[in-house]
Amino acid sequence: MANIRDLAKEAGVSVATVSRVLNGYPYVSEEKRKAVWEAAQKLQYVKNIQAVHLAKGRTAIVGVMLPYIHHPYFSAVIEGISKEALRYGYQLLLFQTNYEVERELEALERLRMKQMDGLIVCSHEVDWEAFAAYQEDGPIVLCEQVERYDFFTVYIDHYQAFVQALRYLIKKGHRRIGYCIGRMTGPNSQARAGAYQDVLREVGVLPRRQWVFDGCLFLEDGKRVMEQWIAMEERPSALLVTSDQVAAGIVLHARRIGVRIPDELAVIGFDNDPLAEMLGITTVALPHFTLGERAFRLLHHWLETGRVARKQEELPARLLVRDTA
Amino acid sequence: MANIRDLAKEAGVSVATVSRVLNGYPYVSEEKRKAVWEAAQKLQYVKNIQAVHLAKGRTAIVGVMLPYIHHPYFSAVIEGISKEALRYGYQLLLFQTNYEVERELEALERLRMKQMDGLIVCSHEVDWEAFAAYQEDGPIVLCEQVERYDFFTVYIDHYQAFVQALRYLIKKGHRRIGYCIGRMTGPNSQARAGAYQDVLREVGVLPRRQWVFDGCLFLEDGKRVMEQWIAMEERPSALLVTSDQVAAGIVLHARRIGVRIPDELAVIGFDNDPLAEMLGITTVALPHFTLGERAFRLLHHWLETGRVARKQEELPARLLVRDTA
DNA sequence: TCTTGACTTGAAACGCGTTTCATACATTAC
DNA sequence: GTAATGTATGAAACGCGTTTCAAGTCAAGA
Repeated sequence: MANIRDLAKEAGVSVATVSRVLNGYPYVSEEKRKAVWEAAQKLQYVKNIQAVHLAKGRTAIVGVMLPYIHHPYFSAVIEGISKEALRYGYQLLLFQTNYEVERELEALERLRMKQMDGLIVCSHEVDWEAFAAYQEDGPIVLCEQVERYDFFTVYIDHYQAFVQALRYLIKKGHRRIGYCIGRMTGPNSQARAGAYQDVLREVGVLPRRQWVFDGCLFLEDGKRVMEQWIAMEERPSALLVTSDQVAAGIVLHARRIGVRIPDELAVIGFDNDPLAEMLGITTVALPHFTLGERAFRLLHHWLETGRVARKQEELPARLLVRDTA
Repeated sequence: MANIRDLAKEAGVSVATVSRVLNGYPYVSEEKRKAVWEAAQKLQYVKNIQAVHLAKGRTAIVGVMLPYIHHPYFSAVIEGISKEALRYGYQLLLFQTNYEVERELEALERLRMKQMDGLIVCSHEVDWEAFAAYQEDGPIVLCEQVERYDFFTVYIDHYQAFVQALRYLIKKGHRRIGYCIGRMTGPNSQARAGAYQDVLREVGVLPRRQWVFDGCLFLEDGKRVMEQWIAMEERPSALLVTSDQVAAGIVLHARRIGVRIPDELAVIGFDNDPLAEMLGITTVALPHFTLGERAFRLLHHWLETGRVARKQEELPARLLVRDTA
């Protein structure tokens, strides 16, 4: 395969000139420009992108770290990232971690090795210190709320989102409130847990351990929750549910086994999934797609200008009242 | 940042020796080995992966071409690809195309530029010729059925899948059968369309143009189909539906507006989505995750051995009878 | 003792595009 | 008419790890 030196020889110019022509730089005579293009044509020249990456020290590739892909939340975030990346001519390198620390560190290590110009972290398991240690290797944008102010982060205020939903339930007269969560760790879940504690305490209600349903990630988990609920002696009268997927599982199973919603059990989901609209599920709309878009833009802005408009960006969540609460 | 030459100087050895140590090759004395590791430690050495890629001419990166990510079908396929890639130490570079020919060609061009070692095409718009033109630039695996035998391909036999479902409906006495499709072009849709024509003709029924619902991709589209259906003078008594997502949209909207399923309208979906199970939707189970896995394995096998076990691989689909047909 | 083979090691070439710096000529400015 | 600019162009250095090839050492086999 022909390289740039072969081209130079063929066109009777120097490699510098070839490079200039190929990259559209000025200060090349029309005549040589033409000669180079013709030589390129003739030799079927194709740039070796790896050589470009090495020489430039930049790749226009952004890494995306996420636990799994086949999940409405994460695929929405990537879609947002991807749309913006496409627009600005960047490519995405996927780092699926399954929430394994080792894989997360591997992704960070790749950043250090200059495989990509920056990294977007959709969700993670390792602690902040790990990210801090890699900050000088390239910009890292987190899609979760961080208590530290030296990180780039775009996030949805899950605390407020949860508070909103809780207040609504309380206003409706509910006092026996439980919730479902994906995994207990993680800032989002922590924020939700905090909101739960705070708001209930505010109205003088004791939070109950057994009304917290853990490990709720998928539709099927909703069914499980419903089965647990029906088997309880003391049942909550309302549930805040991880996601609309899980909420849909609850609502559908409830219908099947004849539990009346919202009379016997009020349900509020999160996300504003199309499924929630279809099923009339009251939900807190979360802008996942936008989250991805903004995360990319923040990173991109930093990469291109070296400056930040802002390091933190918060996205709004709003309650959509429908039929289930 | 220290490079391999700095390391060599620090350790008092040649760069070749450093490279040997770093890559765990034999024929290096224990003493020098130790010296190199210590130097690496001291200088905080990190490999520049781009230099490795350039020197080796390989990247252990596989490209994935797909129209969009936030879609149950595609995200399942990527998940399968990703799982296997992770296992064999490969990385995935995403090429979202939105079915735009230009973007698809861009991905192929990247293969030519040696950005990745191979490419998996989940779905595409350009014709076969385009792929043929890039075959020598690296292995390309297609996840759709191809009539040509010089391509690597892993696919689900959509023709047979459709035939299965149609025969079942016919056995149940249905004659007024329609179907929903994502987009008319594309081999999968073509296969389904072909099966539809063939099977109906077989039982002497004339296929009707107006019983084919196009542009059905998401849950919401199911609602639209139901609305169209209800407004029809002559309604089909059964529908084969693009995906379980769309089928769910149909079933849920039917419930809402009081259409009895399967009595007034029988519905068969495709995929075996958890949602279909939840809703008791009769469906043809399609192994999307497996499709991704196999596509990667085929590619991987070729990359590592340069030989093929087989170029074509067909995956089975089977009908799961539940409540909607 | 001589050959052979295994083990060590380093110089140098290789993969290849980008960028800097010096040079040379043609203008425009004063 | 001389200085200051702008335009063109190429040699060479640069980014950096891998790999080949030649050479040297040492012990085992003939």
